[in-house]
Amino acid sequence: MQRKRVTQKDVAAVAGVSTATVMRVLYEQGYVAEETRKVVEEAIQRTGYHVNAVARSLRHQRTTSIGHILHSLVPNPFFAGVALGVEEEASRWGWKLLMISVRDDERRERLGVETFIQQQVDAIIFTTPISEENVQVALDAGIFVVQVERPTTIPTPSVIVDNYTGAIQAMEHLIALGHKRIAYIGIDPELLRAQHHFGRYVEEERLKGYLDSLHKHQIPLNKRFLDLGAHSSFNRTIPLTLSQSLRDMIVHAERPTAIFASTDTLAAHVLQQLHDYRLRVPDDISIISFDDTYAPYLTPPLTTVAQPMMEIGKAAVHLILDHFQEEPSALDAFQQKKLATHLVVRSSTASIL
Amino acid sequence: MQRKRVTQKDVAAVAGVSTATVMRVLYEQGYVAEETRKVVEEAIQRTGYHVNAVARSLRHQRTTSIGHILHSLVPNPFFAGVALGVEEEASRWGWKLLMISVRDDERRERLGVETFIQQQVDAIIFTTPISEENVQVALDAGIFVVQVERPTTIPTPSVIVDNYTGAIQAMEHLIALGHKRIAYIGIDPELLRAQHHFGRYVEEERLKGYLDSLHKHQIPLNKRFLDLGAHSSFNRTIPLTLSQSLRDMIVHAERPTAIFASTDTLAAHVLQQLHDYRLRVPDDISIISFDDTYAPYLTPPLTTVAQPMMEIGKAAVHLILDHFQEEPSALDAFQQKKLATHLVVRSSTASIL
DNA sequence: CTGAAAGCGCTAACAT
DNA sequence: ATGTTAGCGCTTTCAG
Repeated sequence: MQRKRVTQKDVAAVAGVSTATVMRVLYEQGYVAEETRKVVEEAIQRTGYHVNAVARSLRHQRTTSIGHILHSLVPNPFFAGVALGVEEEASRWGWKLLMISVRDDERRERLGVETFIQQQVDAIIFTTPISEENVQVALDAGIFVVQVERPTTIPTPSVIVDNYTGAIQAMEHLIALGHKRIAYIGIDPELLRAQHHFGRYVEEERLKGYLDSLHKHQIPLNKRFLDLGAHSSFNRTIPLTLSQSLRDMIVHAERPTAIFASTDTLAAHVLQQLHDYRLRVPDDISIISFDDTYAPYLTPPLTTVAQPMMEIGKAAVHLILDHFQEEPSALDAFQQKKLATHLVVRSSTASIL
Repeated sequence: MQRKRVTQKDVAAVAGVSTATVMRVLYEQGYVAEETRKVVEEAIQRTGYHVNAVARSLRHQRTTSIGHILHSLVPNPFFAGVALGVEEEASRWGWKLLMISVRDDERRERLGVETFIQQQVDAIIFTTPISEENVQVALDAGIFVVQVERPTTIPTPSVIVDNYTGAIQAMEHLIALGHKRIAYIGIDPELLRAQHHFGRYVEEERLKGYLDSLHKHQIPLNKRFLDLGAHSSFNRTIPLTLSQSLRDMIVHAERPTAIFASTDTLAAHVLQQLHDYRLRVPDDISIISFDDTYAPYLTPPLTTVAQPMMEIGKAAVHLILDHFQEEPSALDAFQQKKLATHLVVRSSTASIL
């Protein structure tokens, strides 16, 4: 267990050459006599030398590292999925990854940005930015920024998911199965708008997909089948509002034959409630949801619109990689990648008969 | 958007002082005339200066950063939980966090260690080390190492969970409810031993808790009630072996009144199977599990032995913090923190009557 | 084919 | 109260 860090200079001394020669061996460039190469390689082995990336970064004025700012790894597996995608793709290309979770807190997000600036990261990924100002701070420090899923009005490269089409996919599936009385349980976009003052709203697009599908198939909207609660995706508590409005739907003579829940988490709660009401899924009522996080583990396994979580992370990294490529490829500007969802059919949806 | 990075020297130039004075202002130490302080602070503002942590680290020979090597953020939420604990505690104390996921692959783990050595991290956390050699490599580079949950035979500070007592808690709960015919569904420790050649085995301890509880309460072990399959915690596929052996238990005249599943994931699969057999939980059969990851989302919400995932991560960080504290406190050596589980009672277990 | 030396930005000991 | 300077480890001309 060697306490002292061994440097290039040490290697050079042991090999009896200069550091310049050690470099040439390390990066296999320039002329080095076969003889000297041997000696140097041996010295590297013997001393157990590792390049010092800190010194290297200082010299290069490049750290080859990405800072990832996200909300929280739990309980919403969406973030863990994206984080994993970012991590895998970054390390695949030799980039280092710094990560920080901010739990929907603007001040913590700021702290994260400041930390990353000091760390001299080459790029920052906001997996859902919270404050426009913070994005601007990163930009002002000359850092390349990628915004994921809910970009601010500040134009930067970004990655988003096509939630609208995803919702259509869910509806088409239900309608193809003969369902007409389809309920929607989601989060009220108005409420979100009150909290966040910019950008697009995932929930809004899913809702719109629901509404437009009904319209397209000439199914009149039944207000009783619409539950837009204050359900948060950031905590585990079963929203009381859900049990309330769900009961209203259920006890009514003309109850829905299918429910479209806007997230897996919500669907999980719905499943629990239906169980209490002794309603069987999908025999008595079909359920479809969005995300594909908890879906495969539930009973019955849920038919759901899967989000490409890993792909989101990877796409974000690729935007960065592209930017730092030798040929800046001009098209750089404000690339926005829109990723598609796909329907995963499991056992929670059935034909109406 | 300023392209060029501004340095201390720039600030000094703008303020018309030396960098030493800028330093004194930055760190509020030493004498600085009130007048000059003002001027310097203004210059910092105006130029938008941020300290360069890379240069700082090089100078200090300390990066104040932790490298976290874990298996994978998904699908097992255990890792996400630990990772979050590590992240939160690290950033709470001003430490940077590098993270890398290795998917149970020894070579990737090695790569991670090498990367972290080059990055000059001050400490590495292995959330479940894979190879002893890799741990040794980190140690040889003079890095402080913390091993989590499944320490190798190489003695370093570590954090583990008291799985044995956790299993006892589960069993005591079931037995108190009057259950005697209790089945156990878990992973075969022998199989794990074939893959990993060191350390303790989480599954073994849980199994032992089950066995010892039976013994203590003088309940004879029924081999038919023991299912030790090759179920992996790293993938989502429902193990065929599970459905097979579970059916054997269920169809038999004398079936278990309760099942203890060694992980939430396994329990989720069991729930799906029981549903197919039209068995109601907990009316026909009780289920208890271990982890508290998926448990609250399932139907019915599972009674489970919760692992303190966040605490594990935080404890690991504290071991590091303690070590780097001014007063080395002697007791440093090979601290091992053992964390307790706690029983969370929900709706999947009922009295036998 | 190999070596000497400057400098990335910050810090701290030493001057003044 | 403020300034000068050496050097952390690595990279890259430029000489030889």
